[in-house]
Amino acid sequence: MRMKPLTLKDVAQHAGVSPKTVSRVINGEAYVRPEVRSAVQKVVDELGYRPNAFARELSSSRSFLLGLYFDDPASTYAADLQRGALARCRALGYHLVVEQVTRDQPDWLAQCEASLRAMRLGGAILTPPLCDWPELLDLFARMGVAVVRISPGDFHDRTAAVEMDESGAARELTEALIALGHRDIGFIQGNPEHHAAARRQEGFEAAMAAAGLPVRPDRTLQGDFTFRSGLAAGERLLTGASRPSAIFAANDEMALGVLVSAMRAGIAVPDQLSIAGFDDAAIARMAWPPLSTVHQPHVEMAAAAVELLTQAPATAARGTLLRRLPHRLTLRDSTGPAR
Amino acid sequence: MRMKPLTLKDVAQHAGVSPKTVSRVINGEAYVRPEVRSAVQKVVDELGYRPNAFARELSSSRSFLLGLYFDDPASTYAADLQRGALARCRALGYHLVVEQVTRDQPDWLAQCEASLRAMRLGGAILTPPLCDWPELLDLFARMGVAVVRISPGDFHDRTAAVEMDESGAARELTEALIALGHRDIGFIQGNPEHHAAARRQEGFEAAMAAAGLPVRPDRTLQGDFTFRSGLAAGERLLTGASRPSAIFAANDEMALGVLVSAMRAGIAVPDQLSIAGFDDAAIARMAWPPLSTVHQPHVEMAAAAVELLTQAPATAARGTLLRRLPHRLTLRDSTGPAR
DNA sequence: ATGCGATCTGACATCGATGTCAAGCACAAA
DNA sequence: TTTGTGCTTGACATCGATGTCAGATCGCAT
Repeated sequence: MRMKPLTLKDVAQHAGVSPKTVSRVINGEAYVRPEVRSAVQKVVDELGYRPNAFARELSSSRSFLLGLYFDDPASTYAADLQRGALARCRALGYHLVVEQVTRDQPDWLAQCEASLRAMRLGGAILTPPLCDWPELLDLFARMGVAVVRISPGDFHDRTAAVEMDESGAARELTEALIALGHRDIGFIQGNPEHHAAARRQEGFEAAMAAAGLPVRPDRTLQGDFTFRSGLAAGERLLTGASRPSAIFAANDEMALGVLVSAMRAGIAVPDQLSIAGFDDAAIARMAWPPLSTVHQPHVEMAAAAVELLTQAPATAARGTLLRRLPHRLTLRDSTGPAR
Repeated sequence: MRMKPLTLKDVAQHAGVSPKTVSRVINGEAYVRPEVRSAVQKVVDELGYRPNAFARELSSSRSFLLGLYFDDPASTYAADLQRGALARCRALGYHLVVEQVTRDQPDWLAQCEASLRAMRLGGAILTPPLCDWPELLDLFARMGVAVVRISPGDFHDRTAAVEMDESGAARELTEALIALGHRDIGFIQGNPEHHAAARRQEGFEAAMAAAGLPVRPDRTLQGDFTFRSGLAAGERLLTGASRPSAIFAANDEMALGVLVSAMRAGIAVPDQLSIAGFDDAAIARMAWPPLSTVHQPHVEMAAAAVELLTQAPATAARGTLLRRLPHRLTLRDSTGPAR
């Protein structure tokens, strides 16, 4: 027994006013007599009426749907971002549509455009690395969809953004390692497609330079933010004639790879080798020893993005907003004094 | 410069036919002359026209939006399910709306209902544990929204479902441990809210019984699928006067907890202790040693769920469909011969 | 008493698609 | 020639809301 949907008209009849007046009450518009307003509101509450979002979108061309765009929804930070966005959406009465965009097909942009045209969004949250694809930014601009980007690299004037101090955080973490007595520190770079990778490396190198320590090219290896790449880099760093006393990987997954490679090589962590990551993903606490890292406020960042989209979409579209959220150094047991 | 949206009418004018005829072509309806059909199709392709999904939904009350309902979107299996659903939706031209439902507020059901009323879904995928909440199933039935459940426990006649052989898989894994010579095997139970937890325990106990091995109550500990609970259970199992030679945790996160507790206690894995999990989450490969587990086809299960919803929604609503997908025993290095 | 602006209210058109239905047409059977 | 049948097409109403606009009501200054 399906319920037949409740419409504005039904409410209007119960309240003895016109549908338009009910619409005014629903949307909190001016020019409704207080008595009428509260009477209508009462009927709305009693009947549990909820306006049909599709009809609303059609007639007013505003939308209650936000898009969350990912390159890879299985990445460790994706889950946290989604959680934050979801919670905020729920609270604000919005809904979250998740979209995955990859550039592995030649017509990826056309597909995106088709999807956007079929379903107008009230706003979109773009995560790395696709927040830095200029064609995608152009597309959203063309379609008139407000965008907030998470940790973007370039084009800061084009859209609103939420970020943290990647380079400062990497610097702090490096300083903490140096304070523990480490002078020979390896660094594993992140996926160069992610703008954050370069920022973190800058922070690392700044701290090293400030301490008068050399950044040795043979101690800097290219990774791509995956566990596998961390494992490979760890093996190379740890099997040479000499090895660093600490390794800073640009994210937690790679740090875990280093950790496993150390285990395999019989190198004790942190006694013989300190390992640090970045992100404070859930897995950082599930390792042994638990990973020292930088806590990145992913949940809060996504929540802030939703707020920017829902509360100041016009401003967001103009791209004048930048929100920077605080990080937190989180030292656990994978780092210790230099041997 | 925003693009003005392209409508049916525009296409109709270009093609020199009525909007209705274009609609027929778009929807592949009968009774259009082949020449007209291909001519219209050509205009559609040239202009890159995509029908507005909201208008479509409004007039035809069918919907291109599928809901993916989670209790906790940060759980390890959530990401895999979402990935599978997302890929399939993309291929079929549907969109995925993610919703989180928890029972921690008294009006959770009313909130769900409001949200469903505002946005009619073309179907919903319910994941554990909320796939077994009868009030929620009632709600979807009342709203006339087709549902496919992932690994449900009860009410198999109420909706379509996708599952795997939880108990058989647990049995196989246990048999593998027994074949390695283990006779004293600890078991860590999953969150009792998840139906799968009990199935896995059944499989474990069946294998033990078939091998004539006792299931000792002091070797069976309650967990809740979290890393922390696995850690606590591991500590209790490993610090007693005697300890099992193998531990089977009902999911990977708990198995990782056991692994860490073994590391802390200086117990070598797998030489002195074998550890097995369940799910084959991404983290199973990021541990050291990598975790023996059961590969659960989450991606395929979610894809199957989308197919059921989009291709046979009526059947799905009647609840006659059950799709069972194959699992795969995945033995890695955390298990070895009994000492 | 009259005029005027500010405050209310509802009739009606509109958003972009699909459902319904009747009309037009071709062709076969009567 | 007439009738019937099936194919093809478009006019029009409809889905459920909001935008527009004109009309009604009220208080207040003239």
